[in-house]
Amino acid sequence: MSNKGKFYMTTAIAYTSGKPHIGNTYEIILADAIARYKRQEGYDVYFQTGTDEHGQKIQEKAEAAGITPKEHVDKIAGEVKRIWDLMNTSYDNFVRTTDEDHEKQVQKIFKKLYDKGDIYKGAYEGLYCTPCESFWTESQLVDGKCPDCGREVIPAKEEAYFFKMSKYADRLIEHINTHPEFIQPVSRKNEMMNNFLLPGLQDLCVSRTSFSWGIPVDFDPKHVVYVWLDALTNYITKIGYDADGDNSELFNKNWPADLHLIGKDIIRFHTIYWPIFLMALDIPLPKQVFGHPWLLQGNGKMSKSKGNVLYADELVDFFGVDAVRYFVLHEMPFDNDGVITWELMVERMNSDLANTLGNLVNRTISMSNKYFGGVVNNSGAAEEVDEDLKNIVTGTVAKVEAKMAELRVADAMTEVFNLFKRCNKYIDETTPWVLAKDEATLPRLETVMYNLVESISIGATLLHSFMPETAEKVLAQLNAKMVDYDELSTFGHYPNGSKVTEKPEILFARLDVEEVLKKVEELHPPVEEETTEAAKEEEVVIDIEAKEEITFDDFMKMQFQVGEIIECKAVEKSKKLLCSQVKIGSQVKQIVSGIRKEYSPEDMVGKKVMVLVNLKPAKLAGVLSEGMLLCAENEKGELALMQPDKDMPSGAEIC
RNA sequence: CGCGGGGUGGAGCAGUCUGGAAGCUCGUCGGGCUCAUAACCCGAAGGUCACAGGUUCAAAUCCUGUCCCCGCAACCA
Repeated sequence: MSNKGKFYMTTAIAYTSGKPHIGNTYEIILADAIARYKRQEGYDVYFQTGTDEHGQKIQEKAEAAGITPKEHVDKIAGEVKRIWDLMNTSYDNFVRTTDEDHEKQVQKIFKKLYDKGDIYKGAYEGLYCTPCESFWTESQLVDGKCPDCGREVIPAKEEAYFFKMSKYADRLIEHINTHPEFIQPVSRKNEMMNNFLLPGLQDLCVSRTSFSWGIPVDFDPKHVVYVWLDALTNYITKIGYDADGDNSELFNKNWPADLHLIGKDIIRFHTIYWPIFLMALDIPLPKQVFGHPWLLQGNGKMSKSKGNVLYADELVDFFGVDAVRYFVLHEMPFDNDGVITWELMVERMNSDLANTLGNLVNRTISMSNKYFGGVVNNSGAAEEVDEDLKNIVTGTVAKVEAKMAELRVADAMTEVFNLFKRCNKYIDETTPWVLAKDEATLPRLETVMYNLVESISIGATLLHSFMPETAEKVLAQLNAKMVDYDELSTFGHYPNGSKVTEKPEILFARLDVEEVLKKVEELHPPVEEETTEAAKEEEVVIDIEAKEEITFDDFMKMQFQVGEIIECKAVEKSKKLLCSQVKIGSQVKQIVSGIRKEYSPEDMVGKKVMVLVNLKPAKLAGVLSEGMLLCAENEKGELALMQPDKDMPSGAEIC
């Protein structure tokens, strides 16, 4: 195998706010397929992944759970790593942004950029509402007052560090224009150019004082380094970059990265901010950033109450690691979102894995045993019909290589399966069971069997990057070895006289969709029923998370009254909001509610509803709301207004 | 007029950049075969390529307009 040089690739680091679901897991599988393939091709691959562990959200999550942020991220990072390992991903380095060496380098980088003048201390300027601890812009104010509480605001500043993005913008535009391969897929390039670069870059705020769970700015410790400078830099710090120039050998060898594999939502940060940070540090830019699409749930949004959140480990329980790998790789097109459901999963499992591949291996080995006691021998009795098989088989590597060069992993895998399909066809063309009946055609039968075993060996070798365990199982059953990558375009590596396994093991068992769905339902009893008339008759209950106990005094703080809706209209620029004028006693309050899906403005007028009156006013979609209309919400998020059982006068207290 | 993605036979998608006979997988129907996991192989039916205009010898593809769906953002007080 020829050495093609180094290949450094990374995934985005997973944010440790919660357990990663199958959508998050997709990225590491995709990355792993690419990494394994590159290794097979002869590259010296370094593959890095990890977790992003700082930020306000994590601090809040930990507080809510009553543990320290560190305890929280330790737990989640462990979970992430467990799932990555479960998926049999071959990363070389699992990094955490709470690693000491990373934190130290981030501080040094921050200082370096500050000394250089690219980071400067500035301030958020705005109008500040002291009780609300919030900044507002002129346009957000309501009658010149705080839109949250209606009180006076004062001009104020809060200091923060900013990065001078604009300084490097021209250089970046030049780079992107002269390196068309830099942003992939190319359709994203224009988006970045037109929306961000060409209109002019804003300086980026790179520190925060509003929370403390982050890397402190060492020369100004009330600030913590804000996310992007913290997270993105893992790509260099964790291979040994040193801001003082004492770089490790690993860094010198591997940087610049050959591929950053990320989700399409963070392309902007990887193709604009990250390159600019690197320019400021005076180190080369990564060669390519690929923003992959998302894997979405079939039945609308993933939701815990619907019981349709899919996790990798659960899918693995049902289908096995390689089936899950196959599915996510296969269903994910190049630049469109893919869909995953239990039904689709079963379909792929049955048709591609059980029928095409599993059955092919099984029937080949069975015949080999039946006719020749498992011994595979090429007697040289070739026929015309063999040529097409051989051409397809030996031509597959070139096709796979071309697809993989474009990172079209799904298409590459399809090429491998075309090889297996061709083998199934070959069996029908040559009808081994007929050849077996006549002594005279046994030599021909030997060659047919040899061709099949050899073809499957080549196919399994090519499959290895995508489904490593399966490939190994197939090869083991055939008693074959991985074919050297450079030999994949030639035929006839299988040693004559080798013996296949006596009893082939079923690689993928066919599954029944109904049974799977039934088991899934047992696992996740659906909280939701169909909204058919019949289903409505049945009692559907909903359990929500219990809130902490309150005292009667707490309750008495809330003022509920009956309000009559005297006017109502839809809020412009919003899909969900209705703005109602509600008469409560002798006063009229304006209340905005997100119930447009269930109620039209005409429906609303004249209704007497339950109102939480003394709620702090707030602005929604730019419209002031001075209270809340109370609704019941079902598991689908559908709302029903609460109304008194008997007619009550407007303003009547609800107690 | 916040940003973006999408609408192609029953289902899921490719093809759209770089116009040139509408393709893939699954499902359905018919046939073949029996080595094999009711698998495998062959054939067929099924599409006004969301709609309406336009450019062109030629449009799923380019241009203009319209409708619908879905994310994100806003936010559901």
